Amino acid sequence: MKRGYHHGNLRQALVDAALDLIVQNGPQGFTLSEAAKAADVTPAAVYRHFAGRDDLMAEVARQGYDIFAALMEFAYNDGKPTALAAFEATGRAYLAFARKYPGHYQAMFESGLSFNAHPDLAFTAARARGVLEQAAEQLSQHMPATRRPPASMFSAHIWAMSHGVVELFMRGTPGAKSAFPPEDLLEAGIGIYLRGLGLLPPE
Amino acid sequence: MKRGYHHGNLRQALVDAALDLIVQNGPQGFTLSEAAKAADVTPAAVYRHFAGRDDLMAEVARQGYDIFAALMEFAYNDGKPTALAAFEATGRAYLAFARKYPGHYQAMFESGLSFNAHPDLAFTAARARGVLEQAAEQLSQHMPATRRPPASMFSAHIWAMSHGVVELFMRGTPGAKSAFPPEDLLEAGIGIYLRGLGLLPPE
DNA sequence: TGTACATCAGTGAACGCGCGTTCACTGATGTAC
DNA sequence: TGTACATCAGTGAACGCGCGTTCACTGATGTAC
Repeated sequence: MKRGYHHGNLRQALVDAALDLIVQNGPQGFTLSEAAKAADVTPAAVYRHFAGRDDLMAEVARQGYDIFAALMEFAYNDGKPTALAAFEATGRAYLAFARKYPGHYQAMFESGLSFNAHPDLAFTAARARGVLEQAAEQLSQHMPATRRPPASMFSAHIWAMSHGVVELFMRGTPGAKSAFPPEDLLEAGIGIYLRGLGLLPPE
Repeated sequence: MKRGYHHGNLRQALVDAALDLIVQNGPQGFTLSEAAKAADVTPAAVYRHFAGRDDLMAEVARQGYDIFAALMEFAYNDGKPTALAAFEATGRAYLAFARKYPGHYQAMFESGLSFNAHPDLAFTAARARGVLEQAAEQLSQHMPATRRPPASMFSAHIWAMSHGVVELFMRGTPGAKSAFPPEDLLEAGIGIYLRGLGLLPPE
């Protein structure tokens, strides 16, 4: 493919190239030089758009958190039709995101980026996390006021289980030999958990 | 510290040095050269004991799986005093292991080692996983035969939630600002889950 | 007990490699007149 | 419509660095006699 001296949209092309490389080689295998090469450009050209390797990686993660938050909000759908259905939908959305945007997912959760070094990243991440907590908060009000755990606690439970299912059973790593599709596994796990909260009939 | 021409126990010294480095720099930041330096030895000396960098890393992981399996078996305690208590203990053991052996944990779960390239590693890992599945199997027999999920499924749920709690709330990464200690968070999550299975009274 | 010798763990120098980053530059683009 | 010029995105060569790995070697250890 030919192109002139100027690329046109190099910044996003580099982000896209980085995503491809992360999917293929993992977040640690991604290098600035390879991303430049994939975008058909000299490594030095990258510095017109990013401060360096980490900055490019951070932009990938930032775009990931944006997509993630949007997807969660869409799934949450303002708590309709019911608080329960909306909450379950956000759980599914977590896994759907990891499935559909594996490069972003790895940049966000497996790249070892420091939130301290990238405050804007922390901000965007908090927005995404906020959706799930909001859903938990709303669901919480359908529970008997006595003996209900804090909303932030069971949003953390669902988040942890979703994350664990993705890491252990959707990605090739350790225990990949689960007999169940990750989606089914998570669905069942969330169901049992919500039953334990008294939010679903005891079967 | 002085030592002669021969080290004495270089093999294990290298493993220990690798563990330190992994804890400090993460599994990707670990290098053969630094491990050799930490053991007060030339990089080339490493090749007397390991085939190369990956082989050293794999040995760290293998020792980790050994410790992990032993710890799980100890926690399981042959299903005593009750199947339920034993199952809960294995859940706690997962987190205790991650807390106590962070270097091993990272080599096992975050280093990106391929099980295909290290079959003995896969074998040891399967042994560790077997303990949890065995505990789940035994617990499963205390449930009404109708409508109980497969044992391998809810052992996967517990494993996923444990893993998620460790990754998200115990290690510095993304959502580190949980208000709850990871141990309490997991304890509560497993409790709710077991209640959902009908194995604990509905509160 | 002493000596010759085989073993082999660790040395030190060297290698090629790809990395991230810098620098002075070049040439395409688009605007002012 | 045409020309001069400022802008700035991308070039190409170079850098220093630390990596994993190799090789011929050296010197400590321990065993055979």
